[in-house]
Amino acid sequence: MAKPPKENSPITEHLTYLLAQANREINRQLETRLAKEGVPVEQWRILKVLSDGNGHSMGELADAVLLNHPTLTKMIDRMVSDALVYRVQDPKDRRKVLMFVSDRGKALCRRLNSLAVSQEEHIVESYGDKSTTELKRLLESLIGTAN
Amino acid sequence: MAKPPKENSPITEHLTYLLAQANREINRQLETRLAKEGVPVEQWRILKVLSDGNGHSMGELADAVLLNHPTLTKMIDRMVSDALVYRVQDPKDRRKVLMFVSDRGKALCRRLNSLAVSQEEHIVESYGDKSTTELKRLLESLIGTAN
DNA sequence: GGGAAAATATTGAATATTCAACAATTGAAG
DNA sequence: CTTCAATTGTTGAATATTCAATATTTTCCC
Repeated sequence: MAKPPKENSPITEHLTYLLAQANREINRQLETRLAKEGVPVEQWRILKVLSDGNGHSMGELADAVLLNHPTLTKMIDRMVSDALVYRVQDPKDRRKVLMFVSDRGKALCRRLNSLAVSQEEHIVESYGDKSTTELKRLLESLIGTAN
Repeated sequence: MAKPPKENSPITEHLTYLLAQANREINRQLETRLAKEGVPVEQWRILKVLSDGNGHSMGELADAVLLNHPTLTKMIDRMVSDALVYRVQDPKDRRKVLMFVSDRGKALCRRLNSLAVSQEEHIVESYGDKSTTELKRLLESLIGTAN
């Protein structure tokens, strides 16, 4: 089994393709579950990151939830309209805006967490305990490596 | 090490998040390389799938390159303008359109393949032969499982 | 065979994302 | 201290994606 694909290898042998495909499928599954609450996956990520109760700047948050800055700004606008989160100017550095979850957001986040955990339990069930753990380990390591 | 995350686990322990993050990083890397040819990753995928010389219908192609149908249609429009691919009505089933690569597209595809392979070689180098192979195996298996 | 239902691809409007420019604040250098 | 560069977040225009509706062809069933 040759490790890096040859130039004429099918695309399905490329790591980048396998990652994209797996991500697409798992993300779709989750999307379907979260649809019960009418919330996109990214909003779950945002709520979850903010759930530590500390204020997070927009930059921090954008990195954490894997969104570009302008995309995040506009999504946060919507979430503020829905009273899920709110902005506070950072007193230490007035360029920054600190984001917080509202009580409503916390309640929603709990329901979403439950849906997300149940999805992952379902994956573990059919894919296996061992494979899941090992896959997570390898992904973490890849992320650290890619840098 | 608990296998499925608890409801209050950080998002970084969710498989869905690790996949999204890894995919994002690797995809960015590739994007940067392919930028040398001014081509988005999806177009490389399209060219590569069509490189087997057989005609592929739009539906087939959309599945293979992980794009929704209307998105693919519009991207193909652009590639036809650039004379990289062309459409032929399927004589067996006139609802279908068969896509083919042009010579120009083939030449571009070769250059893109070289860039993509070099990226993956670079990953293997820093991430390790063993990890890469194992990660690919696990991803393939997950994809089969997720269904 | 004839007509309804399914499959395939495209279109146009609605929505979302991205890029580049901007405004505000802070940090740093002279 | 003052000016210039860097950081942070937002905005608006350009671009891309998605959803729903459409047109065309085929398949199914009576």
